[in-house]
Amino acid sequence: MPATPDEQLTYILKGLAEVIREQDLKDRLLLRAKEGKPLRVKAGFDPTAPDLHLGHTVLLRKMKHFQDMGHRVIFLIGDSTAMIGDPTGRNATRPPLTREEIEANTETYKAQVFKILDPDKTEVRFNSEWFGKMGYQDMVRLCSKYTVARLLERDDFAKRYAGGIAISMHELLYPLAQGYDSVALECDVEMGGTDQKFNLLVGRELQRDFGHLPQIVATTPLLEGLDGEKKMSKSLGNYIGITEAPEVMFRKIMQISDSLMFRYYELLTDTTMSEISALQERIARGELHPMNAKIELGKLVVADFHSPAEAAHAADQFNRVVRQKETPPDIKVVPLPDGVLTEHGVQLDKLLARVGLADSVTDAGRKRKAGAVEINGHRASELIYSIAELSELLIQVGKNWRRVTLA
RNA sequence: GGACAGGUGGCCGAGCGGCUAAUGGCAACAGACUGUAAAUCUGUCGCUCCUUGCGAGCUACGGAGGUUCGAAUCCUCCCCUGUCCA
Repeated sequence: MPATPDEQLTYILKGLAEVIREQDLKDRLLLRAKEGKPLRVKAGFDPTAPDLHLGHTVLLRKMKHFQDMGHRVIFLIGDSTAMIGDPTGRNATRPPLTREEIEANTETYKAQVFKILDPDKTEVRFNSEWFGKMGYQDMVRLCSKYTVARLLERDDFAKRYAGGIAISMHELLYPLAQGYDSVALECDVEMGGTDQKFNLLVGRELQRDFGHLPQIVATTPLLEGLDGEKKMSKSLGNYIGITEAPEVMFRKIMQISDSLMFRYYELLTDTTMSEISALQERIARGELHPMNAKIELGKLVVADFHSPAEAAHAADQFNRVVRQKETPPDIKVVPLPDGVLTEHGVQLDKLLARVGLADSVTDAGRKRKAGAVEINGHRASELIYSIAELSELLIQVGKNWRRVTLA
């Protein structure tokens, strides 16, 4: 439903952290509408980490909104820039990925992003298309278009430089390369998280330099991770992956704090701001238990990536397993490993380590002595566990379970 | 090329010849509490073995050698990082 440029602007601005510049976006919408062309909206992704989490979906959802307005989204896979990786302090050069790895990762990406994006309005591109052909002289020419001082304005670089922390040359290339992507793709808009602002702005400069119209920069807020403090990221482990099982997703949503819940409502669902404040009021008045609001959130999110039926099932299972402490239905069944049987029973520490309930035998001993081990419903703190007359051991350590069959 | 300062466990950061598997913080894991949570409190937090003990052995403080009864701590060379000077 191609709306008027003004209507489009309103729809697009909702939920964006910042647009540079709003007037430019308005002008560009008008210009392309006049030409009868869709806007080209790009966002880049690193091919080494094809596991998307909810943090990425804030951006993807927004890209989808551009598609809803009839525009074209470019999903750029930075296969060349992957050698650098967006500088965040580590300065290792990563080995280039092989063609096979890139293709495998691309497929994984597609399977994930098309849960949100419309494949018909999406172009999947690789920056090796242009960087692969670039020679030394081209690279030098590109470098001549930006100054060291300007690169050092980047907050991350500035801090490291001031703090005496290493910055390798190739890291400085990353913003330039990302900016050049926009030149090569002739982007009207580039999107990214607020942490990408610097890189996105470099694109504007380079485009101007190459005689193109500078892109509009649109940033989305960074989603806080499950801890509610740091941004959601895989390496911090505070994430919810979009391919995770319904039950896992649901459980993780239930883990977030009550205040974070509203942020998630805002950034991860289509619930409007007024609906969200209504929820907050009802909770404040005691009409709605926060837990129930969170259960609703969990269902909404799970339904987005799975189905409403699976979401309901996940909620139900959560209620039974976690709240009523029933035994989970899908416990991993493993046979008794070799070498853990003694004449009086099984050597628990080894067993726990072998079946993956502890990191090591030493770790298993610690957990056992700390009272974290439960077998067939009873705490087990002794080293040797007698298995006379038993056909299986139902073992729980924290939130992990194993069913060990005794042959 | 020269002068100086550094490189410690997942991360930050103490230690500067034995009492050090190495203080402390963060993260993580388990227990208690709860709404399932958050917050809080408690405990744990290199690996292996066994007779599970304030047990034994192994591995660990950038790398390789050396001094010493004994080194994360001293010496030599090398690698890496930063600062200043050229």
